[in-house]
Amino acid sequence: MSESTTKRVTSADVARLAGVSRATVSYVLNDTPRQTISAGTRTRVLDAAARLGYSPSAAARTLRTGRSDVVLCLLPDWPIGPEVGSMLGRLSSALTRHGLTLVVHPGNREERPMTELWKAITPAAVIAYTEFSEADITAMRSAGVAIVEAVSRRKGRSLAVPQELVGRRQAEHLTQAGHTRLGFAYPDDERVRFFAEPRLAGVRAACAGLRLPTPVGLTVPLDPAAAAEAVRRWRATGVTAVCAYNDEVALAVLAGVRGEGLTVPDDLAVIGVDDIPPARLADPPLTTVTTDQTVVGAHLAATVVAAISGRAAPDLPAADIVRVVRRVSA
Amino acid sequence: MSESTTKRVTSADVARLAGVSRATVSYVLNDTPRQTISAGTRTRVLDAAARLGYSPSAAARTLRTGRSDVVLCLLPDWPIGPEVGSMLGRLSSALTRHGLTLVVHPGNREERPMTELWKAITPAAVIAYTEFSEADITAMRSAGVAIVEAVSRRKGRSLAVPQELVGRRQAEHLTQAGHTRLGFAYPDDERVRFFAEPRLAGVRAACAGLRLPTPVGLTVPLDPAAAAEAVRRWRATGVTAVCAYNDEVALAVLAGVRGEGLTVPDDLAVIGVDDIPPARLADPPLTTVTTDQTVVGAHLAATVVAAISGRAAPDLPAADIVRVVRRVSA
DNA sequence: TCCTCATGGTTACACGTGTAAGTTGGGATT
DNA sequence: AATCCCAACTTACACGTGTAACCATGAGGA
Repeated sequence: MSESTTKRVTSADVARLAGVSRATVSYVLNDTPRQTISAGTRTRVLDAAARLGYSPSAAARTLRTGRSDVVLCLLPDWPIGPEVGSMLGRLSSALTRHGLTLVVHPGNREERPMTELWKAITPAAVIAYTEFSEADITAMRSAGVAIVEAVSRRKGRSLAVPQELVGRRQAEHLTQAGHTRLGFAYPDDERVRFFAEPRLAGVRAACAGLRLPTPVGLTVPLDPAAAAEAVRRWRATGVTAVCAYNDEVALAVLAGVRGEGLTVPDDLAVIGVDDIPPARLADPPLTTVTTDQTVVGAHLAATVVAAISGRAAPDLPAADIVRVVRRVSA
Repeated sequence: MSESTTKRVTSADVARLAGVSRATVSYVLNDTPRQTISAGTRTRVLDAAARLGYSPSAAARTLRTGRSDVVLCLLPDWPIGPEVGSMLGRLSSALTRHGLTLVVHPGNREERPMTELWKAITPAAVIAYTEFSEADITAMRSAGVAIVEAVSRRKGRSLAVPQELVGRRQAEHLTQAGHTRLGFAYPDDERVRFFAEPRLAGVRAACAGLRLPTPVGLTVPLDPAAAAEAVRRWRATGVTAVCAYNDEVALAVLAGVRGEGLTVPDDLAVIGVDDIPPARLADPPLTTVTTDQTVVGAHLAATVVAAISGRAAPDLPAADIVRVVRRVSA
């Protein structure tokens, strides 16, 4: 409607309309414990707030309490797939239900130090998909910011999803199909080591447990020719099945096998991770390992809430949510 | 949780250490115009700030100025691909360079009204990938929040990327290869209508311009059997080439053609959009239309900055950044 | 009658910042 | 010599909220 200066509606406005003091408004709206408010004024306040469309200023609240209700999720600079995307959606819903607001910051290399960001926002918690320096961690902790490390080398901190388990499931599926000499298709991207290493470790562990030879790891670029080269080397070493870091790498392997004039799964079996939409559209349809992002998102939310209130984090029922989608490629 | 209450470093601390008033600190750190500060005290203040590791409280600053340096990007609830992801990264970098902080909020259906969110955060600008109600828009505008609608039906507001152009490019590529009867593969997802409609419109416009028959639109689910059905219907109507909504749908068409025992591009040519990694790994490698996300991100950043300072938005050199990646499928 | 105590509020302060409005002291101008 | 001005600061207030500390009232017990 009219010109610029429509002032923000504050709790003072609500108080005036309800005919009470500002403090009373605050007590009512926050359900402050140990404060007794009569039912009459309570509804009067609630009414006034609704009528005015009042919503408190996050800035003022944060300033006063020293802590905001924002949960900051720091993404790494590697490309995020639809998996992460949908998980973030779930996470956001779950956190909303706890009165928290999820906010995601995409990583970018030329970033000013992270310090700036969290010092500026003062979030209630930080979900880190990237590694912090020890200095940052202690600083944040002493500033009262809860930290949830979604990926971390440090022992004891729980990963959101145990990536070892993913690799293990891949290997199990292949060995149960009779394969004894496995390969691992490593991604051609330094930035995803965090994820790739533990998956490879899982495959190794599974092989070791069955007294099978160590899997043969090769880097597979997302390029048919380069992938074909990798396929040749695997076949030369007697590998009959490969676990790929993810579905994209798996598709590259598929392309490589085609390029060699061979067929999947007869000449080489392939299994991926993620179940991205193209997986079921591939030739042949890609067998892959998927994790239930709904559960992961909910669990991550629970972990965040626990971390904020200082309680212990719940366990993730990891074994139940990582499962093989059986198609044709393996 | 921890008892080591390391208090926050405030500008008062810096002032004390530098031996000046708090106001002086503020003037120095913000380079306030029309304020004269001697070189001596300036460096003293800067020194002190650096030594203490001071970074201002966004909450307090926002409270005081009524405007934060946060740019809020509201994503829709449909799955975001790596395209959007990388674009957001670029956007974040670009905005950082302007002293703004990008923050992304993943959409989720069961969301409380958006109103809550932006009223709470009071961002400098909102980038909307979703449609607002008129009420919301006027409310935000009067609250001084700049609005950038990345997708919008409203005329005159510039889209981040003109999706019509994308469709047009697809059609041009196919017609230049001699095809005269085109199909359009529509996604099986209500939520992406915003993007799909204009692309289809672009294809239509290109055909109309060449006096070719109207393209035959069919919904293609990401499922080989369903896609095969669509392929059958296209062939029955004499279609020899299809523009797919995006690469995933294109891959589905590829699978459908395979399922019919036919070959691409001889029996049916296919062109996608996005150039996702699986595109070049498909069989046959997928021809597709891609847009330079670096440029888009930078332009979106410029648009945001312009909107905040009330200036007119620059034009996007759209024609230069949408180009065909020519592979085998078309 | 006086004290206690719960109920239902209000007053007052702090959080950390930006900035308008003073306040100096010392040259340059008249 | 009085005046004015300007550089270089400082003082003081406002932003909107949460919450500790205070205050009034009336009921109940000694």
